[in-house]
Amino acid sequence: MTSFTEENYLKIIYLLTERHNGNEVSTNQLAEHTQTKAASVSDMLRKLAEKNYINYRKYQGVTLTDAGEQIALGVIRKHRLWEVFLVEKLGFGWDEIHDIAEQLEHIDSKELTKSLDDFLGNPKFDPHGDPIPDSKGKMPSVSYQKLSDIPLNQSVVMMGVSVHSPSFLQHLDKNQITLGCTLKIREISEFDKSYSILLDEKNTIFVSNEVARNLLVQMQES
Amino acid sequence: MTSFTEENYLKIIYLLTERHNGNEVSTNQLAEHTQTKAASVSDMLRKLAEKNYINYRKYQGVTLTDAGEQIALGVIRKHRLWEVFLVEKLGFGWDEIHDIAEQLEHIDSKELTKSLDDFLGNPKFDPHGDPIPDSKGKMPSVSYQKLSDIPLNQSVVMMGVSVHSPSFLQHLDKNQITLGCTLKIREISEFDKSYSILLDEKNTIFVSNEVARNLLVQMQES
DNA sequence: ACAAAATTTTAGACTAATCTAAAAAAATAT
DNA sequence: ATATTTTTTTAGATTAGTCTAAAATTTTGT
Repeated sequence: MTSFTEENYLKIIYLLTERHNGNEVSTNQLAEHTQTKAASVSDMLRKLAEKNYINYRKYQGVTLTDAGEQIALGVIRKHRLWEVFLVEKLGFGWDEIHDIAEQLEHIDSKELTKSLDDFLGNPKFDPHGDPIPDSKGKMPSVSYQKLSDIPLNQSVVMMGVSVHSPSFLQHLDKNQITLGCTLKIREISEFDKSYSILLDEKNTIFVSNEVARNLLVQMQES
Repeated sequence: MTSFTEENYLKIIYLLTERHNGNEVSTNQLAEHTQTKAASVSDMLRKLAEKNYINYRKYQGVTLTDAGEQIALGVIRKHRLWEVFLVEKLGFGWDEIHDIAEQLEHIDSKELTKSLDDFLGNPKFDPHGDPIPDSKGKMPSVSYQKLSDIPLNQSVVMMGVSVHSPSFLQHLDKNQITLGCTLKIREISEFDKSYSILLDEKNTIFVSNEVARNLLVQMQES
């Protein structure tokens, strides 16, 4: 059996490892993301290592074993499916769903996950553009680029975000930046590196460098 | 804050009190329904009494206070709404939903409960015929009778069940007894008190006395 | 290369929820 | 009406997950 808490640790280790391109996750990072103290994390890592869910060398950080990764992917799959449900069926905004999905992701029922997936039409991406692991526990690979790495005047499609905070998402809403919209960088300010962007070939909008770095985009039709 | 465990105790106390027409619930009964030992229940009762969720006199059993009842009704409301979701939207059978709803009932989000309720069309009954408490925490009163208390040849409508075990529900499925069907008792066997029943004015079926005692029915059109 | 700083682990303690065993109270049966 | 049985509570332990404080290890800065 895997407890609620263990599932959370495994999920966070997966997501942080992914963010670090496969590099080990540190104790302090985990403490930050689990909202606990480093000492508590150390204890939990010992326990997860005993269960063979993580590769753990003291002081050297951790990565997931295959067993741990399967559990993490199952939780992430549920999280993202529920997020689709909340937005597509219940009408929530993409900025309102994270905390609810954090709870729903731990509901334990193979049949429920299967039925929910079918009910939603077997979606491949969640409302933030993140890929949904398949039922076999495989994470689809995606290759998005930061908008800030795209050259001037190259048309790209908005595919995802690398920050999920409500305030960031609400900021995008205000600027009418949604998944699937077209973006073309017109100019980068010499002064503050902020961006002037043509949105959907129609309106020009201005976004900070920080926004541009957290928008994930793709060249037309891939 | 009310923990998952406390919510469960309060819910069970509510349901058992209801079953006993408002009489106190005993420690042993709670132990049975919480799958724990009497000693553990005693501890929890002390704690719930301290929080003013129950009226507790040692050795005398417990009832809920208004505060405790509100929490219990909130949990029961969520449980029954999720059951409707599982059957109406995901296609589960009424015999498959209890364990999943036991988990979903503890998801804590006012907005989610509200949206789910609307999504489902504000249902008043769950798939077993049990009434769904309203958003103000009021349980609708229903007046059903046991089929076994109905006179011969009186047409009644099937409204609910007083046992929720999968095996009982599957037994009803096999006999095509569903919520809303019409039942008319034709004969009660001298020998084993089993029932011969006219179903939907068409087929005659035979059910045991035990089944008849656990079917809740109502006179036509009330 | 080594001292200082930062990070991580260990030690010992706490809380929530559970348990077993024993004591206390209530119910029952002759 | 009192002895026996049943039920309930208390006492003392256990486990999971957390904490603070102190010790151990690694990293950083000169």
